[in-house]
Amino acid sequence: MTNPEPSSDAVATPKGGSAHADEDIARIVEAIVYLYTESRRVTKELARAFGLTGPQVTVLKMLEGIGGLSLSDLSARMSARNSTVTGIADRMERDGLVERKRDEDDRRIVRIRLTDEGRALASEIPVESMEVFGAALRALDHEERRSLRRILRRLSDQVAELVETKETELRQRQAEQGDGA
Amino acid sequence: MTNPEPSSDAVATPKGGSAHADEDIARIVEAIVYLYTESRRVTKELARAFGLTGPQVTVLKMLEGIGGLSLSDLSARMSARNSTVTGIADRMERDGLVERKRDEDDRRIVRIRLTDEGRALASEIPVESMEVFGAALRALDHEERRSLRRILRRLSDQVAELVETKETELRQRQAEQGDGA
DNA sequence: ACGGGATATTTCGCATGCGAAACTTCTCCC
DNA sequence: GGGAGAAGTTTCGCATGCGAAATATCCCGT
Repeated sequence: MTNPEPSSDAVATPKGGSAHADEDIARIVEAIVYLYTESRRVTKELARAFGLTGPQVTVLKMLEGIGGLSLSDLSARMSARNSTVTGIADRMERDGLVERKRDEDDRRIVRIRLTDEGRALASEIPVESMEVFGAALRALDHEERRSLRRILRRLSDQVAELVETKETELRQRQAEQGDGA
Repeated sequence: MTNPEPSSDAVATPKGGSAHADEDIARIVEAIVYLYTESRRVTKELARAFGLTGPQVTVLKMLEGIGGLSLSDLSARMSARNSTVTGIADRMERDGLVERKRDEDDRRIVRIRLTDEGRALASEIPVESMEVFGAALRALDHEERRSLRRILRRLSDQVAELVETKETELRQRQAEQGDGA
């Protein structure tokens, strides 16, 4: 995999980025993709023993921990979009695991909570989402975990900021469009 | 994640299962999911400006860097399954970006490489996959990146080992089935 | 040479996952 | 209080993403 010269016309070395740093970055990105993908796959496979999919386990465990959640809150906690979670909730409702209920105060909101059957199943399931990854993390010593958590926290903040900026720009461009035209 | 067990306090469990560690682990998993998901989303959006999807950019950039790859090699490098990449290659072939060619020596293998059009498009595209995440990583200092890379490397090895073990068990169980039954 | 197992790819059905548009309900401002 | 716009959810069409089964090819022992 040691590629000395990756296509020079790409974003090879932007600013102060030494080839050194780029190499580190490439490996880190690779590792993140690998860890996420592989963990997801294993979770999915474990879930299958209970007749569930990966995301369904995530929802079950999330609703077990907290009482009920609006569809939007659930989406946000899962890092997924509403339109995605609607489908997951549909299938879980079909299977009798969760139920939808309109909020009385604000009838736009849909509250989702476990049925008795869903709660029973949730208590049987030993795995959390991303179980393998969690197991690997337990093998790290205290200091490394601390360090990792701190660095990832900074990265998350950074990414959130970049996304925020991008969305703001987008919104402004849309406002200009709707205004000037 | 909110352990149902009543306050077992921060009693240091021998196996490293203190509430302290669990909290760290939960946050780390959260962060990984967030970073992966959000980066993927941004890449997809950037790709759209070129009439491409996220994975298509990944394939384009991968084939640009290396000459041609078998479908299996491509899958492995993308952390995806063959059946997934078959579909991606289908659509890229339909759009004239890549072409398939049977290997002459081993006719089971399908070599995939860029067409002229694909190569031209690849050279126009400034983004790598997971671009935002890469940008965030550049904001870290050298030491942190080094540390992160080292820890993720260990985690990847750990996960790979767990997966390997699991697959071996599965294979043995299958062998017993086919044999002893 | 030939037959069974191994390897590479594709096909099929299903579950995400997403953005854009449609709907419903709420809110705020005149 | 009424209408414009915001907020929450769903619908729709499309692209992953996967496992299991089907196909095609190779390889190895006899």
